[in-house]
Amino acid sequence: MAIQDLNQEVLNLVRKHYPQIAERPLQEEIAQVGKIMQFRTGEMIMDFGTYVKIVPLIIQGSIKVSREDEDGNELFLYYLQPGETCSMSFTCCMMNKKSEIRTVAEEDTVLIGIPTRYMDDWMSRYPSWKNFVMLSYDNRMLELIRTIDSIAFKKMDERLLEYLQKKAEANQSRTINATHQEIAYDLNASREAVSRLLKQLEKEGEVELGRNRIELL
Amino acid sequence: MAIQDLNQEVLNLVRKHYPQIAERPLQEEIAQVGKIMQFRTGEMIMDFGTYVKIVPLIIQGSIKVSREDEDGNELFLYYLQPGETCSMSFTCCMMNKKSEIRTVAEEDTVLIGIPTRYMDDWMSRYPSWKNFVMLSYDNRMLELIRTIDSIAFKKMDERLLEYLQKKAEANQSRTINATHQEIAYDLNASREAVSRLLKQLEKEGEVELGRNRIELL
DNA sequence: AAGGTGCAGTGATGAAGGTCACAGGAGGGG
DNA sequence: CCCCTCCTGTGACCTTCATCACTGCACCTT
Repeated sequence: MAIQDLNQEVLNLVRKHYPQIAERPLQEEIAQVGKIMQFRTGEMIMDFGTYVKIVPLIIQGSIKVSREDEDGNELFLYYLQPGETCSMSFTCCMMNKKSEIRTVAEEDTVLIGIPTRYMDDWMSRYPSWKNFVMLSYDNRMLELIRTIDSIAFKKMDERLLEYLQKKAEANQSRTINATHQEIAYDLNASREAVSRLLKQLEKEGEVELGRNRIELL
Repeated sequence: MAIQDLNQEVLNLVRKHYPQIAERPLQEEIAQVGKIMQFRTGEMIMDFGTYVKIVPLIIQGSIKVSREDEDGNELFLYYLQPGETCSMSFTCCMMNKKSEIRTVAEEDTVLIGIPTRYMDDWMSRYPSWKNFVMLSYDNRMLELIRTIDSIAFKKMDERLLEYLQKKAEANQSRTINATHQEIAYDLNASREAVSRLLKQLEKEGEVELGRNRIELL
């Protein structure tokens, strides 16, 4: 492939945000086939049942991953951050399966989209890509197990606090902009329960409440 | 490596139970380094916090995978069946991490244990091994998501029925031998709740109850 | 300024399931 | 056969959280 097909911007982004992707030829291949994509806060990137055509390398922002049951009940799973990728994409695309999850931009997000057809080949040819993929799978599994721990073993107040902390981290800000109803959806709880628990947390000095706003202390 | 190092029994087992592991040289490498291991019903194969030294290819029986929190509350996650492997093992060993899960033989179980040091190399050299590993990760992720669905969205009666069905499938028998207390542990529920729900299921004609025994109808 | 809309707070009530207490039956060992 | 232990069944009560109903406030629109 001619050198002018290589996107210098993508190359720089990969080098900066993905130091573990070490092989130069791999970096260059990514720069040749990767496309920079941008999503605004709240924009849906992928929904349940859609086919995945790209694997995302997240550069900036963060992505909320969630799950929904047949009755429309929703449950937040985890955030993807810069330097991470979506493990679900790998096999989704490698086996042409529909997505099991929904991903929505939590903030304005920039990512490099890599067409899925390269995945397989790179896994065999580039050890650092293989490691990256495996590590990513492992992190996601761990995250899912943590989620299971939360739901199975913890009560709503603890889950709520954890949720707020993760959300604050994903947004890199102690201030969370969300309504109680939105939080309730993510935790698969009722709005009233969330309101009451938040008031409780406020009394305990953990948070400060405002309209559409929660300050972590 | 000399041909006499090749364990013919292992070779045959791999060919029979893992047709997707297609490359002959890979089959032979497995036969050279894999060890047949046996576990009795109830025997613990791996506990939380232990280091994993082998990747198991399950040949016969089934393995129960579960999770425990710091207070000793337990939660059943899923069963591993012949033809499957433990995804947790891959990265656990590749990154020398402690196990996050506990595995116990649900029935008398036979598996081929492969020392973890070969994993990485085989991933690059054998496409069918790479596919096997990826597929295995994907299946486990799906299973974890199903578990999350169950805990988050379903009530105890539904979870109990699902659990009984999975357990019957793992044991290849409509009759389940377990006390209500054991089931309660697996579902992170109270023994009394399980007893009452089982009675309910009996009234509805779903099961027949005996001492240490539940018959699925 | 007036009214509308969406968000937050709160009480009442009920269902699911945990906890405690105890009874009764099955089965095994001496 | 008797006793002991383990398993199961059941009633009473409590906590957590969902649901319903309603209030009041903040902010926006006109």
